[in-house]
Amino acid sequence: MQTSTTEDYLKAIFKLSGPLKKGVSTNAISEELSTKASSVSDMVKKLSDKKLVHYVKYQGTTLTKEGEKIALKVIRKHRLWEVFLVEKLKFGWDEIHEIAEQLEHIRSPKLIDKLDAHLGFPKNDPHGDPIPDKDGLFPKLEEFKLNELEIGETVILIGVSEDSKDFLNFLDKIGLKLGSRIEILDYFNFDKSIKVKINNNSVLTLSELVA
Amino acid sequence: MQTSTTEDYLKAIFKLSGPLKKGVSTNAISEELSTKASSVSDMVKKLSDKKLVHYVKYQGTTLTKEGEKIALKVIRKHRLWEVFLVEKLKFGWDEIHEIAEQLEHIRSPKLIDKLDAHLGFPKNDPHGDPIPDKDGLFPKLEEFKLNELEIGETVILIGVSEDSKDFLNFLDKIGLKLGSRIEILDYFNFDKSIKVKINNNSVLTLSELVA
DNA sequence: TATTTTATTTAGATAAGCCTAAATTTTTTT
DNA sequence: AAAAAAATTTAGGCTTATCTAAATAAAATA
Repeated sequence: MQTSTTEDYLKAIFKLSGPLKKGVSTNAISEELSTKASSVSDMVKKLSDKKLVHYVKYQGTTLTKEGEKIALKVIRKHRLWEVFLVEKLKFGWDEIHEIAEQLEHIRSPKLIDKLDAHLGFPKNDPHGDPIPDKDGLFPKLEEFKLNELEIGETVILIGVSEDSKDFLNFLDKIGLKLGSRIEILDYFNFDKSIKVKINNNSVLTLSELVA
Repeated sequence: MQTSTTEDYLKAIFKLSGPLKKGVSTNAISEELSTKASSVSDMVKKLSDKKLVHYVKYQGTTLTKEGEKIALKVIRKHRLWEVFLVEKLKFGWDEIHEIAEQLEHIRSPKLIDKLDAHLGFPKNDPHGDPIPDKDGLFPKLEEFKLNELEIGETVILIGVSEDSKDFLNFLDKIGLKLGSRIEILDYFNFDKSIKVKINNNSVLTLSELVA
């Protein structure tokens, strides 16, 4: 069980990693959390011991799968509470962050599921940011399934709607990574497969990929 | 600004003090909070430095006005959140305590007032316990105003529905303290004053006193 | 490339709260 | 009142998360 400080660090690192999951600098974290860089150095070392981040001295920090899982849970809680504050308690959208910052650390899986239900399973928070679901997945912009794009369009992969190991391994094998450029070359209607150019290779894929 | 541990201590001391505000033993606190007596000794010393409790070595601990104020705020928050959990999130009344134990430490006066309004200003929590109002006053059993008691009855004063300095000073002057026995001797209908015997003196008072 | 600047890490402290073990005080029992 | 038991406090440590100051590494600049 993590402390709320641990949660704050993981959330900050998640946020700073961006969609391409780049390594995050010590300074960036210290600024995000309003602490000193030396405190961050200490802390990421501890998080690393707990296998919540990958950390190599002088190079950045990234979340492990486990670390990201926790970060997403915290973000889910934060955003659900924000919805609650605005929808139910009639707060202005500008005064909820600080309170949600506290509420996000309340520990009770049952609570958050019931809150989710009470709010009608919202997909976005009052700022419009997507709310990760129970499994840490963001509700994906369905309009952006690859097979709904036009021939000739190019997109950058910033996430996928599946994260089964098999699927991720598959993506890896064909050279598709977060941040890869995908250009739609052609559709084959008979089996709904798509011909795409990845950075500078060519392959066949199917649905369920998202931009 | 107090830590949540401080709030836990103050709440425990409030609870253990009982209606007559008796001094609380170190052991009692350690049991209530599942800590060791030595930790409590340490802590009450610190609380005493912060003027939140009166503490004399080897004698008990009592809350100062300020300490009690904080304790009542925490209790108010705890109970309002309990109402929320049961009424809005449909929790069973037996599973809410642990969660409310966390929620009670959320800091935001505006939040708790809005929650109160959202819940329709409940007077009692799901266990039936009274919810202190914004000013730390318990909703008093109005039936127990002194002028509604029978002649000859005797009650023990465990709280008052007013806590203005003037009023409290007045009570003090006539020798009325928490825990005092009050015997109703007579009513004077013409000005609605009441003749009462306090412990063993006699005076005239008016309404707004509670048992 | 050498030097300066910036980023990061290490070392040594601090404050909160907690613990165990030992000392002390209070209370109870004989 | 003296001895035994119970309650409480003190002493010395530990952990978490923080800080400042100093050291070191990396990046930027001349």
